[in-house]
Amino acid sequence: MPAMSSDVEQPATARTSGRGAATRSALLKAARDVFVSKGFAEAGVTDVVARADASVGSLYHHFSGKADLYLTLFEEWQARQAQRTKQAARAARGEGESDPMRVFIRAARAYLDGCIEERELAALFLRGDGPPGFELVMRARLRKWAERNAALFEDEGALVVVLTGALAAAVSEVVLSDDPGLAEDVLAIIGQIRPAASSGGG
Amino acid sequence: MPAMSSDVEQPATARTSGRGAATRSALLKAARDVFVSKGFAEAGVTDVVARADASVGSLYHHFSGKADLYLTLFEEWQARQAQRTKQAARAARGEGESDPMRVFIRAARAYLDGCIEERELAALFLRGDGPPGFELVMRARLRKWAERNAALFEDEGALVVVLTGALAAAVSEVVLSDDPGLAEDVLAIIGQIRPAASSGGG
DNA sequence: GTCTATAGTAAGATAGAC
DNA sequence: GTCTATCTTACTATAGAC
Repeated sequence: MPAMSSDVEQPATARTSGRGAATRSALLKAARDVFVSKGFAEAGVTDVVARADASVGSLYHHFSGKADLYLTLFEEWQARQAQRTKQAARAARGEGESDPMRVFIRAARAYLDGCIEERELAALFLRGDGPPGFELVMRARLRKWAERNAALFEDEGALVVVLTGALAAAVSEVVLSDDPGLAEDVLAIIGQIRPAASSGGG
Repeated sequence: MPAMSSDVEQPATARTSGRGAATRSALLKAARDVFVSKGFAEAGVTDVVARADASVGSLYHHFSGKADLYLTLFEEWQARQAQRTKQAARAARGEGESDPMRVFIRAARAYLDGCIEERELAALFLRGDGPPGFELVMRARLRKWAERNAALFEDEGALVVVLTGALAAAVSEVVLSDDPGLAEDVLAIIGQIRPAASSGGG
């Protein structure tokens, strides 16, 4: 393995001296490894800086603390996922797909694929041991995402709840049990869910 | 308030001296109050013992630590929920209900009712700030429950995942947003979910 | 911008007396 | 079984050299 050299020589004139960015990046990567293997509560900032060949001083220069490190990893992960799903939805529409539920399923599949590709990282966030209150952040994020998609076909709040929950469970199963085949079966069922012909409130 | 005397005089011959049981019970009740109001991470063992009029020594005599306190509360809560759902399922069958999905819905409704009745406690566990790894425990518990119910109509693992997820989301919404009406809408949708006519694996 | 070293603080857990 | 006092750990933050 001669090269992981993602930090090639930076021009000396660069305003953002590459050194700082490299340290920040190394810290982030180290944090990812440490959190994945030990979880948030068990991980120590010393573990992170040791693996990053950095120091606690640098860590506190770039981040506000351990929680910030964790949240940053989550934000970046969410950004990647958002990109995947948006691209999938656009591709589906580009193929002439007009049924909102089918577009939703395509986006959901892209989300699940992303979870499989970065299985360990996804499992970290799914596991639940994050900073206090993190669970709520993640839940709200997923709900908001499903809401935006569900808003396309109806204002049914209950439908959003069901879709969100089913998808969240699918994510858990796929990531934790590492069974990609299950994802398709789940999507097949989700795709058949209907807005419940106004039985309760509507 | 002349009496909260739940610890009446115990016969001296009793093997389980009532004093210990009373302390343990007080600790548990205090822990419930503290966890509900501050969450797991923010709560301190000193808060618990102060509210229970006990000491840290007593706490560690009866429990292995803060996490054990939390887990015990969860176990007792789950026991109550299991009792509710079993009773509901039995009642449904007693009324001549034979459709498995309808029985499942009845049990699910009982579960949701229990969450509403003990809203604050349910919210505590749903909030996500518990001991490390707790999220997995809870998820596995809910899954196991849905599995037992779903096993009645098919061996469809995917169906179990969808039902579990949808119900979990319903529980979250009902408990966190305190909107009981939403529960019925969600149940109406869940009740129409079908085993996906063998599209993927079967 | 980065580093080493160190102090502060909070809280979970334990020891040993009663 | 219960208590008080103490220990240990680890996150957080800061100081000052390079």
